[in-house]
Amino acid sequence: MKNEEALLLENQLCFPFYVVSKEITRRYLPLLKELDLTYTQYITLLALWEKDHVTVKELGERLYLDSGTLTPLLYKLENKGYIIRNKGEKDGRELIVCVTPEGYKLKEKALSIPSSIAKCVSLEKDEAKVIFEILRKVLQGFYGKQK
Amino acid sequence: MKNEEALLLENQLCFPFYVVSKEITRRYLPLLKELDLTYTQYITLLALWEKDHVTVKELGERLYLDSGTLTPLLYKLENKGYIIRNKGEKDGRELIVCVTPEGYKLKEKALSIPSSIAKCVSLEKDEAKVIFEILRKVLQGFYGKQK
DNA sequence: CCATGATAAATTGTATACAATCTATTTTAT
DNA sequence: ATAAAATAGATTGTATACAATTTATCATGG
Repeated sequence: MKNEEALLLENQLCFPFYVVSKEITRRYLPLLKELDLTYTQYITLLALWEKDHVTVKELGERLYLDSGTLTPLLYKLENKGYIIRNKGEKDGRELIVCVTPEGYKLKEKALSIPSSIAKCVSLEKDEAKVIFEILRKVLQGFYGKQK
Repeated sequence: MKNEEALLLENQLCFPFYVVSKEITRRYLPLLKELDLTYTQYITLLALWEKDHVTVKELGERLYLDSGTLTPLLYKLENKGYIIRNKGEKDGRELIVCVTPEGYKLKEKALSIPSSIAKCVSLEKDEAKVIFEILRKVLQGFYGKQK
């Protein structure tokens, strides 16, 4: 590919990911609005429903977000009553994040979301598999095998 | 898949796209910093280098961005001297965006960026092709064939 | 023991994103 | 021709993202 062609928007590697990511996210909004959650709050809760009693740092590694994003977001989730944060007992610098009973109640309400999304994203099962595999490979290329 | 499993972070359709998009974008930052551009400013210029003398609306459709994002962004690009905006002659509501000679000079500097990015993203040509095709299909599912 | 460096989270500052609304202008229906 | 509807951008308000810095706490070497 010539340099000139490489600058065409459609040939950018980044752009389709950027757009699809935004457009898929947008599909979540009406569903998440019913739960009074933003998209980032939702994936944060997904991570916590799966495993809580974790530090902000660990949560950030799983979500690929830093404290600049997570600190205010966790503050809001705590205000809504879905999580609590406690200082680490062994290490006073850490904040340990746990899901409250209210937070687990919300999980029940969220159970139907994935299938709703799947319905409006026209991806076959095998295509999704290919995508997952390639995305995993790209992230590995960035971070190595541990992630 | 059971509902429970469907809520696992790794099974979310959105999440890999969201993360990969962010991580690829992050790879652009050091390269774009040399041009004093943000990522969104960069893709906006890509679109304009390809075709300028366009309205904000058309630009927004190509970039999947609305005026709330584009208005302040175009203002910054104009301040930097890379574009100019003029009221439409036929339709006074429109703003016509054009690239300045300075803006085209910047394009020369940007020519090396795509290959630099390709080097740090571990995607084979055929994998990229598959991804492009699937992403195109997903967007078509959202918007129909015109987009 | 204590100064120094390292680390976790919070804070600051900048730049998106985007829904919702507003304003100016154009189009349309009568 | 003109009031109503539609459209293009701008504005407002909220919520990310993230680099860079700061603060509090912990670990470590002398």
